[in-house]
Amino acid sequence: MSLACAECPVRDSAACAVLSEEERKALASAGRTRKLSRGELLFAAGDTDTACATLVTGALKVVAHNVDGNEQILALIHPSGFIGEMFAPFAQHDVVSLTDSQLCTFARKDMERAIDEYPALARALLRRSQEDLHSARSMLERTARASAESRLAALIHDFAHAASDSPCHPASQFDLPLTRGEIANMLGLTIETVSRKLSDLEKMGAIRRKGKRGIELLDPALLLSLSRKEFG
Amino acid sequence: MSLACAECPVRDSAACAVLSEEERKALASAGRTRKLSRGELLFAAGDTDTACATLVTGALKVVAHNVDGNEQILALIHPSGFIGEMFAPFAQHDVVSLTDSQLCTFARKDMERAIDEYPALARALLRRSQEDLHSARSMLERTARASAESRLAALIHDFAHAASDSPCHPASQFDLPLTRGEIANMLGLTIETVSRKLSDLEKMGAIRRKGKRGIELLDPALLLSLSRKEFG
DNA sequence: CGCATACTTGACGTCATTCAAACCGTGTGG
DNA sequence: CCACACGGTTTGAATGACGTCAAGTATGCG
Repeated sequence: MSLACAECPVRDSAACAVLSEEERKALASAGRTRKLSRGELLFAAGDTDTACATLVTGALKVVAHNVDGNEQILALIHPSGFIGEMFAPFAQHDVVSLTDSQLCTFARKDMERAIDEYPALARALLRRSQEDLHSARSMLERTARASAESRLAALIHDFAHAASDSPCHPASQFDLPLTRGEIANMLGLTIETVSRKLSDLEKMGAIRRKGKRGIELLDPALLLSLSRKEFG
Repeated sequence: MSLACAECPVRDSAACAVLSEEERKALASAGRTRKLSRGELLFAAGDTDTACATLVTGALKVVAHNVDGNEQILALIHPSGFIGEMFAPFAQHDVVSLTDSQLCTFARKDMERAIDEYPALARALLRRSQEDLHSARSMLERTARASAESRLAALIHDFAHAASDSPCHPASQFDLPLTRGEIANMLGLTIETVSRKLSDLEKMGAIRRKGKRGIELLDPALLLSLSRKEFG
């Protein structure tokens, strides 16, 4: 299926938004849309000649597996996000769909050609890559020293903002996009600890759980202050 | 002081290596060299209009500070590494010199102009940025779940490789570029734990300590296997 | 209805932090 | 030259957080 940029929901926010109408058309002719359902694998670690892609709808996770078969979520990709190895000879991590998702994929060499041809695109990708770097580093900052409670509080806080329409206020009610197991993998904790700390946050009055996935934000300020606390 | 690319030790490995002789000369005319001594601050978090730079000799650390004044090392920069915010309105983290260092600095707008003018440079920076992303993610992978012992073993293993002339064999003897406190900050541990685990590694026969900073690698294979172990 | 999957909760053990004290190499002043 | 203080480091003992193991509770699906 070829691309239909005209109706693309991320046409103004994805990397390709910096292209002129003609340039976009040229790039689009090299791309293909792809749909993934929950749990489906987009790239596998070790794949050679991986493609790259812009996420249009849904959500992806970037996952590392260590020797024990344990998995660790390294990043989440949201719509308009770009994913793919442009330089390494093979993919380093698995990329898996968290929900039903829709993407525009490009062969690596087509994208390389586009980068050389359109300087603005290279800039846009560089910018995105640096943003990814920042978010990886803030995750690092969080996981390195923070207590289980802070990590979880911070994650819920982030999700509340991501789920909100307005960029500055958190949504007061939303569904967690991840299972307990995925949250645990993301924060470097166990399922049991995540569950326990969720109970604690509820007891403290910061949140209320609504079913398995639903979260109601009762005291965002408390949540924020908890997210800054370290050990002790 | 203006740049002397001819004698630059990283002229073939830094981002500017992709430029032609003329292009390099043009970029060089916009750059300045700068020397830092140990502990000196290159950029501070919150700085607006930060410059960017290529590290020529020495080493830098990228540091985040949390509310309690605790610091966390997010990344190390080695010679030929590139550092600087090209897009964010202000710097997110402090950048501090670990040893006496030498850099080529560029005003942000000069670098932006160069990116637009030389597509190869944009590609080179994109590549570097993705490498930084990978190293941030592998640090994440490490700090999230690994025991103190594994983290330390992995770090020593990395330093042994970084200190080696050949890229595939570790140096059998080298100096740690960081103090115990910096190691602790980097791994999300305390000074005491780092010290204890160094003792343990020595007791096990993986390494031998030579003075405060010196490390002799007795059993690289053991070290590597320890670096893969998790809790339990 | 029965089974599977996800989640919650409790008891217990392990590991890293915390607090405290001692150690070592270096530089300073008597 | 020695005493002394100082920063970086090592080591010990006690506390507490999180993991492990295990049992129990939804929720959904065939």
